[in-house]
Amino acid sequence: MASRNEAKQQKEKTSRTLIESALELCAEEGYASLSLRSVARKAGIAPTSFYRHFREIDEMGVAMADQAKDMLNDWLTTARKKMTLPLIKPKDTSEQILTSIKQLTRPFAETFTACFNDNPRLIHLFFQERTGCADPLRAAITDAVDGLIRNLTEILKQPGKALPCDAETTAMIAEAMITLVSRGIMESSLSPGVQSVEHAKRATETTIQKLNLLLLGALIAKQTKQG
Amino acid sequence: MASRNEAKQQKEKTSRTLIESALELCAEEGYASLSLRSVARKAGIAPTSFYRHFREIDEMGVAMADQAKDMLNDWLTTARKKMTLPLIKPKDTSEQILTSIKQLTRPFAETFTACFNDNPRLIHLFFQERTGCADPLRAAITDAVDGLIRNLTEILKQPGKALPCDAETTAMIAEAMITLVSRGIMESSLSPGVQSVEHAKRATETTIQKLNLLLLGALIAKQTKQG
DNA sequence: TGTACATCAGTGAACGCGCGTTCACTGATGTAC
DNA sequence: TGTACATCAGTGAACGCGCGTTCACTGATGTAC
Repeated sequence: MASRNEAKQQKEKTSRTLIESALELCAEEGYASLSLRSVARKAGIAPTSFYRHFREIDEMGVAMADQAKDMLNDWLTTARKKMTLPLIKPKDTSEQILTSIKQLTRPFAETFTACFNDNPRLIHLFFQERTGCADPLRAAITDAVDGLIRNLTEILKQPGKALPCDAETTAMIAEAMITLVSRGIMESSLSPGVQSVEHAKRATETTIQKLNLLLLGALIAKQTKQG
Repeated sequence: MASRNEAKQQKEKTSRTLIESALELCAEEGYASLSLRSVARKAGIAPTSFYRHFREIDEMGVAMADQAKDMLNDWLTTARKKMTLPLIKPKDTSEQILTSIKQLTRPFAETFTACFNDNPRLIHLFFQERTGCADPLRAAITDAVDGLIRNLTEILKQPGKALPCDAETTAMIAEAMITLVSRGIMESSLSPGVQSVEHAKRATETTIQKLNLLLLGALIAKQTKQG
């Protein structure tokens, strides 16, 4: 009985090795260049053994996307805890508003950076591979990104202390925030060779600035409408 | 002699057919899935004839990227002519600032949309295929995007009437603008089947709103610093 | 004007290779009695 | 306890296929004399 469990654990381990190998190959050559044989080779198993784990390469792709999805939702949960949501009063000056905003944007971007550093390949797959992959994978990624945006929208809508915008505007801001943070952080890892710590830090700071301006604009626009 | 020219023109035409075929296949399956044979097949020539035009598939890829680059630079030139740059005075209210901004963001986004509609596949290649392609192509795309951002930065810096921000901030804003407009407009074409005209229009409007908030934030932040 | 040669886009046969997939097999483990 | 059977991750041989690439060729066109 114990050994039966061990066997199951062994299978799980091989599956994880396959996914890990696939992510490495993805980072080198892109998802579309993956082959069943190359993944199996990298994982150290026979090509035919692949079928004991996945019916086809894209089934593994969906598993990878699911893993990325979980990671990103964890990110947002972590970020949420650290983010202080701006409580804006109608008469706040723009400096006061900006100060509030920074307590939201910095944890947001820094947690994403940390998450990206923990597993760059997984996040890369997620935000870069929406082309050149089969429909199910593309659908999985699109769904997950939409979910992420919806979660962020909910966070921003927290009653009484969040963005005082209507639902549609809040969703739009959430979308822009996800776009800016994902492109901003990932961009820094695409550039040629020079991937210093300095470089990554600068990318985070630049991203935070972009988010600051976006949110400042949103709050000022709202304040204007109200006032 | 006349026939000699005709022959050259014929060759040029075949090259263009090859690129056109490649772009179609790219849109369906992604750049990494291109094969010399599939491109030749679609173009209606023998696989071996491909070598009369390009030494390898990636040489054609670079040609495609160059074409996209030209198109995008044309876009920015066209957009520039239509964009009225905001002339902000220190005492302008945020409504006044927003009104000025809209005369910049709308032409910017609408011209991009028009450009995208004219040749979606070319722009798709450009903003979506930075992974899963060989180094020279990736380098070509990165260079071209950087150039685009630099051009936009120059536009925004036009003395006396443009964004009154320092060079670094302006470059950051230009980068965010390119990110938001490219992702925003392209996103609408990635979603499942339902690519109605309505959908595309909404994407443009949403993108314009995002740009408005970003620029409003930038100008308010600057105004605050100055005032 | 006629003849011999050069150029070059496009061709079809042929090659070796990595691919996805099938199949019958192994050997470790668990189960029934 | 021993024996017969079931399960199942992993295997290696074999298949047919599309791929990139080579090669010698064709046939239209231009050039030299």
